[in-house]
Amino acid sequence: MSRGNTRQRIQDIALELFAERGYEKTSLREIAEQLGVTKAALYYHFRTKEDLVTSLFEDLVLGPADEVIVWAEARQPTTLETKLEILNRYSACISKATPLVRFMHENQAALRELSVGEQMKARMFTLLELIKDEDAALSDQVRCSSALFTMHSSLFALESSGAGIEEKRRAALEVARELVTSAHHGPAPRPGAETSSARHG
Amino acid sequence: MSRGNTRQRIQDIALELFAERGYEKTSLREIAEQLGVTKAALYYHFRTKEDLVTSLFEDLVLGPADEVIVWAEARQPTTLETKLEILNRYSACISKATPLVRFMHENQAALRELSVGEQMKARMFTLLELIKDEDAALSDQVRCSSALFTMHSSLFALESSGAGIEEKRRAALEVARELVTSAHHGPAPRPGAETSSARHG
Amino acid sequence: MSRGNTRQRIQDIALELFAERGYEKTSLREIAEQLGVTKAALYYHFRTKEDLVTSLFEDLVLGPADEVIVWAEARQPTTLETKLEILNRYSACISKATPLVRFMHENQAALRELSVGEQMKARMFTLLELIKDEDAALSDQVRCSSALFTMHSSLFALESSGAGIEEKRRAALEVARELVTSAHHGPAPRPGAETSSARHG
Amino acid sequence: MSRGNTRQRIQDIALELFAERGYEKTSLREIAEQLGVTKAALYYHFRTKEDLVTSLFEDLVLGPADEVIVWAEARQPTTLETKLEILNRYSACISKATPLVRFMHENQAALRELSVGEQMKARMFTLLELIKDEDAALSDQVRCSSALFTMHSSLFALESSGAGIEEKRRAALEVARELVTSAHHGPAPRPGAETSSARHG
DNA sequence: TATGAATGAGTATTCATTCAT
DNA sequence: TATGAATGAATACTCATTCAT
Repeated sequence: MSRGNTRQRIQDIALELFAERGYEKTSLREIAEQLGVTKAALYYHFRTKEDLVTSLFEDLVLGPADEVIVWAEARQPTTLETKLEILNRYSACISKATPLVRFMHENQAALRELSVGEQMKARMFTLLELIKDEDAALSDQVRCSSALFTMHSSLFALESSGAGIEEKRRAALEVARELVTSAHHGPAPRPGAETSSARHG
Repeated sequence: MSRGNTRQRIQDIALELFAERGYEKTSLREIAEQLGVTKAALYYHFRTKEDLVTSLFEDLVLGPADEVIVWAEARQPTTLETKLEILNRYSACISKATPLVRFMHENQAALRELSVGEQMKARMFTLLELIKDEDAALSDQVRCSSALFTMHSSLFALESSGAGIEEKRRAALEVARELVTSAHHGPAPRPGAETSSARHG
Repeated sequence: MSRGNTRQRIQDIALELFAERGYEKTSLREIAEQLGVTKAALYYHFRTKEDLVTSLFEDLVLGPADEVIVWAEARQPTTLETKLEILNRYSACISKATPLVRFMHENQAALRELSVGEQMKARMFTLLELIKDEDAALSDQVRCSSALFTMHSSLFALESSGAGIEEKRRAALEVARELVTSAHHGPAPRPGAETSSARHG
Repeated sequence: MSRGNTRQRIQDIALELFAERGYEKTSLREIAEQLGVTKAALYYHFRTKEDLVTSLFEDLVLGPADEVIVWAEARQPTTLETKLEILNRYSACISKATPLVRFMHENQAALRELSVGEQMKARMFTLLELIKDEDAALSDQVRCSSALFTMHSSLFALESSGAGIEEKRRAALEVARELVTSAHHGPAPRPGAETSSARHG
């Protein structure tokens, strides 16, 4: 029937099922059945289930994310401009892999046992470091962390809004940029946290 | 040894393990072993594994969250003040249940198959509706959604910051309040993110 | 049906099948089927397949062999009398576990990967050390090693002889004793190896 | 790379792995991998796994052993001289195939299911018949059987002795010859087994 | 309140083997 | 001479759950 593209087809179905039903709940039997092949065929293409999921990350986000990081690390110290451009680029790169981002977000517990999970976590950490100032106040760290989270979660949350994925991405990017902008130039004198929502005013 | 409080002890260990290793990866055998009882003992106290996890949500967040919702629904239409107070209250109520919040956040895929997952999702949705304006722009919806996410994730993220949990909670609350304030009815001039610096102008 | 003795029955059937068909070729499914229980029942009584086989060795030969060793080590330096008594005792102790001895003998390759295999090997080594003189000539080492081997293999070899197991055991013991006797008092001048059958004459 | 000799190389690696890890534990995948070819390549050269192992026996011991048997059967009735010469010749022929002998010895259970195993067993039986007198006492049968066993096992046992393989072979041959000599001409009056190691003196 | 013993359905993974190219 | 792709049957093991005691 098909030829040469089986590996790709496995990845496609796997990603779909992983995102839909979760990593642990998705068995290789299901994937194989949905593909119309035997379990053993999967094992011809991927050594283990972990290998399969790893391949998804490698092909879809690890590489792209690394490019962003490499680009960013080349222009340290990091200006606000750079930070915002990191957001732009990262947003672009994950927007091509929405199901995987959703999967990553919703299966953190499962990913923790997987080495690729560690790798992703490390990337996130690096991005966060690049985005936030070294001596940033805790609330500014939260802002930056939240910026990243927001870009992830907006890709699959807000289903009720009826918005398309590209719209959502742009909106999330906007909010993320605000958060990071707001967190920039660190320890500027700021009025009391609880009440003051108006900053830089 | 213990008497009468076994149910409680089961819940404690279960929560700890669920949060640490994930829902699917945590078997009833492990819980029982760590408790020094038989699996069958768990079944005396909880009808199923789902029952056990459900009980955790009911005891720790469903009730408290409902109180917030009830309180908020009683004072519609929702002013900014109310919105911010919702954040205050919700922040307070989840801060007592950090491991469960972490569990919820990191096991969304697993929870989706559980009825208690649906219930939690419904609460989140309701809170979101209360926080955001009905006809809010997409970016404002993102802000509000992000506000909620932020309060959740900050409780267990940012490990590297060395901050205590109460500090983090406060910082997250601050950011959440800003986001919601910013999303509220709009025409406040805000310093520029990329394009839309001037909004609702 | 049965109660309390399931563990024992598992061991019985397992030993029978292990001895008959070999360790690797005997699956837990077979054992369970022959017992009329589910595989899972086996796992209630033994944590792994290795555990099951280990229990057989522990119950049937490790203990008894250790007794022989302890007894022997208590009366060093080892006289010929002691050596011969070691053979007597060891012969007695393995004669109660013929199928296991056969299993051990015929599945050495499989046992090598099992920790209980190492343990048995260690015992054999110790017995050998006790039986042979420290500075024994190579041929005397062969004699002693052969004595042990003989006692093992005679329990299940020589099927064609039609002899009963107790007869075989006695015959093997006799030969083993000769071999060890012949190997005793070390570097006695001996005429040319190839032809010399008359030693100690 | 290599050409024409692939079959040989497969046999070499296979023998090595079979001897090292056992028949069942050695998969064709491993063999192929270690050779740098595909599993399918093995199947070009050997119809089945059993075929592969059979070829090893045929090339290395079945033929040589048959020569010994043919030679011996030609000079019946069997004198002691002939018997000892059988040992000499058999010792010589197996000394060229130590890994295979070890493999045979340590994988008897696995070989029992293989037709080549039956064949080898038949040879051993024939050799035994040639070596022992027809109406030999049981203990003499044990002696002869033990003689054979000894020649096999000494090739790979006694690692701790530090002796070379040729030395070991010679020592084993010596012991085997003694055993067979001792077993020869059967019902000679013999003093009480317990003490007498010196027979035919 | 608990346990001991068991089940049925499932999991990931491995293996020898086949066959078109 | 080989390979790439696949299969069918098996394996050890785990899990949530049940129930008589």
